[in-house]
Amino acid sequence: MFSIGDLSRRTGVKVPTIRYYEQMGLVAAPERSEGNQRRYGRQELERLAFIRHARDLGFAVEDIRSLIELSGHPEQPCGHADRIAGEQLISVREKIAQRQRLEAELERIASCCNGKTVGDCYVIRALSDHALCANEHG
Amino acid sequence: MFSIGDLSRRTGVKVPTIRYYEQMGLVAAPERSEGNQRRYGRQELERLAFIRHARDLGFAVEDIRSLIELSGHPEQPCGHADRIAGEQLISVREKIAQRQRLEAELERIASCCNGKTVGDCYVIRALSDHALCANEHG
DNA sequence: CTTGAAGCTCTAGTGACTAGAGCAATTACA
DNA sequence: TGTAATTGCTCTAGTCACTAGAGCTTCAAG
Repeated sequence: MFSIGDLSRRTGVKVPTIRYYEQMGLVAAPERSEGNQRRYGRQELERLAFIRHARDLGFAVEDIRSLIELSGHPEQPCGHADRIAGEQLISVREKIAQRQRLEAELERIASCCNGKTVGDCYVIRALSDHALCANEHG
Repeated sequence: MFSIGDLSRRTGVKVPTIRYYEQMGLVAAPERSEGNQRRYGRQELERLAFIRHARDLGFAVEDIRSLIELSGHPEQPCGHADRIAGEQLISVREKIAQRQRLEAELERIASCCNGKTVGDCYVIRALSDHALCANEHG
């Protein structure tokens, strides 16, 4: 039997976040001690680790809810789980591509400021005038 | 003189977002028509374009506030603007690196699901067991 | 038996918007 | 000039995934 603090240390999920997940229905409300404190077992620990892992991978809470739901029905075809993961992969790739465009733009902006005052600072000028951008972004 | 809708079309910033920026003090409250509608001039258009550009580049609203403040004092040294841009660059690079780790992990997870049911679905198993991860993430 | 850490509930705040209700003003066309 | 469609106004509340704080109670160690 773990306290909420134990669970937190073992999974790396912060205590208030565990309570928040309970409120959101991502984890079930656990047993309580005589003094009304939460007491968790191994099963809850595993579920929370699952959630933690999926959050680290960028899955939205709603996706995680679906994945948990699916994992409770191991006899069903796994196309749905595949689709959720595939969509997440696409979204991650899009974000990377987008951020790489920003990186290029920021590099250009931040590296060539050799003005001494704001008046001729490249950072400010580049932000004021989109025409100074080498390529499209946003 | 532009209406808020004109301004929105010209800058690509949505109408409620313009009003939100006004509320946050990022753009000044403009003149009003007799019927209490906002009327903007060229200066406001430029400022909003600046904000739009900076947001596209991922700058936080608070950073933009600083950059606007700086651009109003063109005689000051531009080290501060440089620093904001440099920090933004670092943060973008970190996010790219993080996302690339996730991409690798998700690729592995999403690509090798050849189970027919959730019971032996790699997606679910990989999320349940961190040990299946090729490398660290999160 | 006391002390200090950890737990409890509840409310409110974060960032950067977005949505909707319920009106008023403007504009285009007949 | 009439009217209908569009655009605008304010205000409140919702989004996502937490995070912070107040004010209290319980637990574990010494």
